[in-house]
Order: sequence, then structure tokens, then C-alpha cells
Amino acid sequence: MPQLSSGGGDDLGANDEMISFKDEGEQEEKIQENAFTERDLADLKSSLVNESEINQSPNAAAVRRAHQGEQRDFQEKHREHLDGVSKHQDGGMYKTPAYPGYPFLMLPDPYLPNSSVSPSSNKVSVVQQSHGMHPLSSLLPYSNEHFSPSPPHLPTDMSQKTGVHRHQSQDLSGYYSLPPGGVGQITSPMGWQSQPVYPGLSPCGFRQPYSSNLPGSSSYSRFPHSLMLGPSGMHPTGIPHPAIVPHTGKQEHDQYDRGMYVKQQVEVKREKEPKKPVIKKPLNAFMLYMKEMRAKVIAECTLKESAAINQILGRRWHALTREEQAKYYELARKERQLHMQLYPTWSARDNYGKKKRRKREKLQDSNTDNSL
DNA sequence: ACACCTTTGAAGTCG
DNA sequence: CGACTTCAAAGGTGT
Repeated sequence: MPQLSSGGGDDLGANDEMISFKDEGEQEEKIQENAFTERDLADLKSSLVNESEINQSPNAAAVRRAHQGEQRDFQEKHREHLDGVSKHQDGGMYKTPAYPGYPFLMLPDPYLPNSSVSPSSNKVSVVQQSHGMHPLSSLLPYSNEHFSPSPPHLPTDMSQKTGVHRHQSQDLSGYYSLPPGGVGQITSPMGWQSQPVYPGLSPCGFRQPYSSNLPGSSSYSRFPHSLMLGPSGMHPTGIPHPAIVPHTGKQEHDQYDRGMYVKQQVEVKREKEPKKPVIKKPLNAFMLYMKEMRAKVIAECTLKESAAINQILGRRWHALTREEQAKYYELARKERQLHMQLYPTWSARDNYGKKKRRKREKLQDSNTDNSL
């Protein structure tokens, strides 16, 4: 498991099984397509192999359905793909320009092992613009300069655990023009608004039947300026902060993904006294990947159960190359940095006990039992 | 209404 | 320092 945060020693460049895909150009494109198909087939195989173990879970039926759906889908896709490959010259299922609207990945990847990564090598199938705007759009404002100081393969400031200080305005100001006073007027070139930055995009040739699923508000920057937020976590501009959930007793996971504007405005009216907003944890690499890929998996597998989807995504995550994963690790790292910058006093501890209260109570019960 | 499921990774806690 | 726990997203499902 590649851990970029593990001190930079991770030899992301030391690609073992994927090294054979390093060819450039069209050849690589074809090969990557094949790789994708093979990966999916591997997934398919593993799903078949793992079926017995999956059956043991309560979600077995759902998962089985998921796998069957995936299997069916993959088989069809594979068939199509084979046809496509034979016809392929100007792009098959995964055309090169499939990600024209994903600026972040269009950026050079100096933090990747092979900074020579060509645009085509960025054709991470996972990174498609299925949303109105990329969920990680908060990171779009990051400039290349931010990446540059880091070693080609790993940033030196990866040591959040060891050395990252909460205040890194110096660091951040490199790509966020921070006022002396702190995180102020961070202006994003993309804006946080989910403008149809990539209008009509249908990358990867994937159908996008999720318009209802992907409202315009789905991808605001996760961490805009908290300091500018109003009492309800609302940015003065009217843009809510994705990491801040108005405390409504129960945390709304989808607060920022589904009509949160309206929702929050209604709540603002309803709630007269400002309640303490809940600042959520920054998403890790896998969470970012899941967020990105969920819709795709749903489309492919006609699944809805998140548990099953997450299983698939977990397998696909492992099937990713290190380079592909590295992008998400880097995004996650930046999310954490930004989170730290925006909420210097926040700690993950703050949200402890808000979800698994029962477990804790259970533990406490057992403790008290022991003490008795 | 709310916990659970399911995944990985980060961060917190504890011994 | 290692092992363990909790939370982050998501939405169907079960109580």
C-alpha cells in the first residue's frame, strides 16, 4: 500500500508490475486500455473467487448483485472493448481527450515518480469529470509552483505527522494569496462555484445519467475560507463550506452534495440561534477516489448500495497503479494542508464520539463492568 | 430516526 | 512505538 505520508521513502517510482506499461504514445494508450480491461477482468475474476467470502456477509446479496452487475457489465464492456480495440485508432472507449476538462490532471505531475509523465499517461480512467465540477476542485487553485519545490517523486513536506505545523501560511500563500491576517481572500481561479466549467463533458465515453445526482453544488471546494463563514457555515458570498456542517443534531453527509444551498438557506432561516458548525475530517486519498469514482461505478454496475460500491472501489483502488494512487495521495495531502491552514485549532478528536457513540458506550459499559 | 454495512487512510488513544 | 479505535463518503437496509 503506497503511503506517501510515510516519509517520502516510498518508491513510487519503483513500479513493479506496471513498469511494462511505461511505453509512451499511442502504444501506451492501447496498452493502458488493455491494462484497464485486464484489471477489470482481474476484478471480475477476483469477484468470482471472493464470492464465497462475500456470501458470508449480511450484505452478501447486495454484494453478489453488485458483482454480478459488475461482471455482466464488464463482460459487455470487454466485448465492446475488444471490438473497439480492433477498430481503435482514434480512441476507443477511453479516448485521450476524455479528460479535457480536468485541469488538475492536465497539470504536470512533478511529484510523481516519472515527471516525464505525458498527458496521455494522465489518462487515469478514474479521473473523469462526471460532476459539474471536480470534487477536488478546491485543489485546482494550487499552482504548479506548489509542487515544484518537492522532490520529483515525493514532496518533502509530507511529514504531517512529524513536522507539519498548523500554520503554514507561508506554504499556502504560494498558491493562495493569503492576506497577512490569515486565510482571507483566497481567490480561486476556478472559483468555488460549480460553474459548468466543463460543460457537456462526457469523458471516457461513459454515460452520465446522474444529473440528479450531480447538482451544481456538488463540488464546491471542500475547504474554502472558514474564516469568512457565517454562523451557519455559510460563506458571505453564499457559498457554504463543505467541511463545515451546520450542527443539526445529526450530521448530514450529503449536505454539500445535494442542494445544500437551498437546504442551508432554509436552515438559516429556521435556526435563529447559530449553532456550532461541525468541521469534518479532510478526506483521505481513498475517500477522494471514492467520491470521484462512485458515480462511475454506479453507472457501470447499476448499483446503489454504498457498501457494495465501496467494495468494488476498494478493489479498483488496489488495481490502480502507484502513479494513479499517488495523485490521490497528493490531493489528500493538500486537502489536509488546506484543512490545517483553515482550521488550525481543529483536531480529529473534535468529532470523536459523534458517530460510533454506541460502540464507545459499549466499551464504557464493559469497562464499568470490569471495574465492578 | 438512526445505526449498520463496506472500503482505505489519517489521526487519535492507550498500554 | 505498535495496536487499536474513530471518522471521513455514500445510500440502501434494518431496527
